[in-house]
Amino acid sequence: MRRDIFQAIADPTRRAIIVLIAVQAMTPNAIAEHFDTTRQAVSKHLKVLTECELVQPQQQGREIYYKLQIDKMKEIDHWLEQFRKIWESRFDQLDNLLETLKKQQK
Amino acid sequence: MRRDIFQAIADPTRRAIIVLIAVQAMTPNAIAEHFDTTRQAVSKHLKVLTECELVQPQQQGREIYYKLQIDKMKEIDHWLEQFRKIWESRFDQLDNLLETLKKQQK
DNA sequence: TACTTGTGAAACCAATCGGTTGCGCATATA
DNA sequence: TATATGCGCAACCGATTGGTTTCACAAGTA
Repeated sequence: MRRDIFQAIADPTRRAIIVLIAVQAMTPNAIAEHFDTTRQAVSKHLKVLTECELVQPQQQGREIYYKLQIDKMKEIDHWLEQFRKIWESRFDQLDNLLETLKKQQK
Repeated sequence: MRRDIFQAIADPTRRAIIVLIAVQAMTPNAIAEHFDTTRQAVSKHLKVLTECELVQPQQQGREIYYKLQIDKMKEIDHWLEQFRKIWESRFDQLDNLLETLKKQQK
C-alpha cells in the first residue's frame, strides 16, 4: 500500500516512535512500554510507518526490530526547501522590516 | 482551538494551498479556482491552517486575503533538526558503509 | 511434546476528516 | 433601495483513523 509520509508523521504517537527508534532499532513490545497503549496499537503505527518506508523491520529470531530509515526523513526536508528559500530571502526580510515600521507608526 | 501543525500539513490539498499562497496572499475564491473543490471546502482548509497559525487572514473590503506565516514553517524544520544531526553524523555514514559491505558479501 | 513468548491480522467501535449543500450576513454596486 | 458578490457557519454524509479485544501462528524453552 502506498502511503503519504506527511500523513504518517501527522500522528503524535507515531512521531514519538520515530524519535524513539532513531536512537536504536526496537521491537514492538519494547516500544509499547514507552506509551500508554497496547502492543497491537503500536504494531498498527509501525505498519503505517513501514508502508511509507520510514521504518524497516528486521527479523531476529522471533523478535522483529524496527529501524528508522533516516534517509526517508529527507523527503520532508526537501519539501521544506522551497520555504527555506523564502524565509532566507531578502524579500522576506524586507517584509518583516515593513511590518515593524507599520507597528511603530501606530 | 489549538491545532497541530503536523496534522495540518498531512492533507495534500492543504499543502498545495500553502505552496500557492507562499508566493502571494490570496482570497478563498481565488484559491478554490486552483482546485477541483468548492470554495467552502477551501474555506475549511483555511480554517485549519489559521487555527494552527500557519496562515493569517487579512480583511480587505468584502474580500479576505490569506497570507502564509512562513515563520511557522520553521517549527517543522526545528523538529527535523534532530534527524538532520543523525544523517549528517559520521555514525550514519559508517552505518551506510557497513550496509554496502554487507551487500557486497552476498 | 507441551508451554511460553513475540508478533501480525481481523473484527469491531467511537471519533474525526474532508467533502457537500443550504443558509445568513456583510460589503460593494446598480 | 434592490441586487450581486465574497465569505463563514451549520448540518449532514461516507470514508478513514486510532484504539481495543480476540485470535492464529511461528519461534524459543521446559
